[in-house]
Amino acid sequence: MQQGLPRKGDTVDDIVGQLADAIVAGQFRPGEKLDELTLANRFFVSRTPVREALSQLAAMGLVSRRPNRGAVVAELSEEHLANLIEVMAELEAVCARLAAERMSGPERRSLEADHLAAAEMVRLGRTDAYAAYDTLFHARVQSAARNPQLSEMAALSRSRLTPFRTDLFAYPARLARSYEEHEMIVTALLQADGAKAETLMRQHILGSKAQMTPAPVAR
Amino acid sequence: MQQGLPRKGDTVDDIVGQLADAIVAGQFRPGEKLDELTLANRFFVSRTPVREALSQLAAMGLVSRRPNRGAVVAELSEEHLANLIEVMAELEAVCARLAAERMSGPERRSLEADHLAAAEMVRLGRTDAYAAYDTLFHARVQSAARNPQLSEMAALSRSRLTPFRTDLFAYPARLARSYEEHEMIVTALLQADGAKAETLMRQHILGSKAQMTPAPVAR
DNA sequence: GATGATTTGTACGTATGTATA
DNA sequence: ATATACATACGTACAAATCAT
Repeated sequence: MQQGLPRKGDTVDDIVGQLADAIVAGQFRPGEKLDELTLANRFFVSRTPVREALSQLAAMGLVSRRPNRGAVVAELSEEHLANLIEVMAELEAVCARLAAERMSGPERRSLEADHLAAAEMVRLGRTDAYAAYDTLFHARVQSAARNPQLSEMAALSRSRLTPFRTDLFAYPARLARSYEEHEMIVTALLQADGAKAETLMRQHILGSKAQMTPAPVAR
Repeated sequence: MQQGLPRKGDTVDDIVGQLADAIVAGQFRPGEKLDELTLANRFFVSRTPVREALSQLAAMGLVSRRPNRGAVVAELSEEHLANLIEVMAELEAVCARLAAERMSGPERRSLEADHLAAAEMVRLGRTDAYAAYDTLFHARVQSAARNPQLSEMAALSRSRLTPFRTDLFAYPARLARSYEEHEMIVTALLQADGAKAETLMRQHILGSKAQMTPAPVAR
């Protein structure tokens, strides 16, 4: 090795994580080119671990690779996007059903408490705080399904779509609407009504379809 | 480049495909070590594309990688296995529901025809032929859901579990049982009864749980 | 427990393929 | 349309970690 850098063994995973976060956070927009050398410099490593990281991100669906043409942040066609939303809706709906059947007492209480606390955010129009609560809400339902593999898939499909989300809570009306839907879902969860929770969750997510758009910023 | 070999640009994908097939076919057993150099020789390439292929297979869940300790065919704990079966059951159940709603006329007819033809296999105890039909049946239902992303996930979760499947149709009784369950599913699909198709498919797959075992051959 | 052997991890070189003037 | 430039794909080299003795 030429340079005397830290040397460990999970360099690639670090890069995967950082790039995934950057993409989901919108730091790289869909369609944007991911140049190996540029990334290598950014992370102070050679191109080799960057290549591996890009492969893994491609396998996750966050970037797409054209043979001999390099990697870009995944762009989704209208149809592709619709399909992924359906996948997310179905996965989270399943999570909701299982969560209703499997949630522990403390989990139910804490979910309800958080939901009630969020009412304040809606009333004050605190969109960013509500967005954070929304993310937490869905993460909780996912993990309450007591199936880490399933939760992971649901979480992944959610992050895969995040880059295509136009400000979901830009208008107070949307906040209120989302809150009402959450309310019904929470009720179903607390009543251990799996079928109802499943249906409500599916509709809740399919309803957000309109706030998704392919190719937010091209080049 | 040093040697004048074919040179194309999708070497890695080829290796991923071949390795995935080999693993699913049981040519490599769970827990078996996947030595980079050995694989490189086997495919007449250097370690670089092999490494990339292993990364992708790890992302798919077919192999697991320990840092600095190499890659092995993924081994699943009892719990992990149960979770993955549940995931497969839910995914295919969703596919079945959507398929019931979205299948085209020709698709329905051909599904029914194939199913009827399979009766002969059951009667004659042609287990291998029936296994092939079974795979085809599930692939058809998956693709009839008209959501390639969803189908792909369902197919992936199925292949991920294949290495852990002990001969599913070893006994004539199992063949007959499977056939009856398929029959009910087909009926629901033909009647466009999504809810029934979903439930039946879920039960059909969860019922096969008993024929799954972790770590078929250790080392 | 230390030393040598094996194998993984990262750097870097070079050719091929793609885009651009 | 041809040539030039540039980025990617794969190979090889060597360091670091693990394994075996």
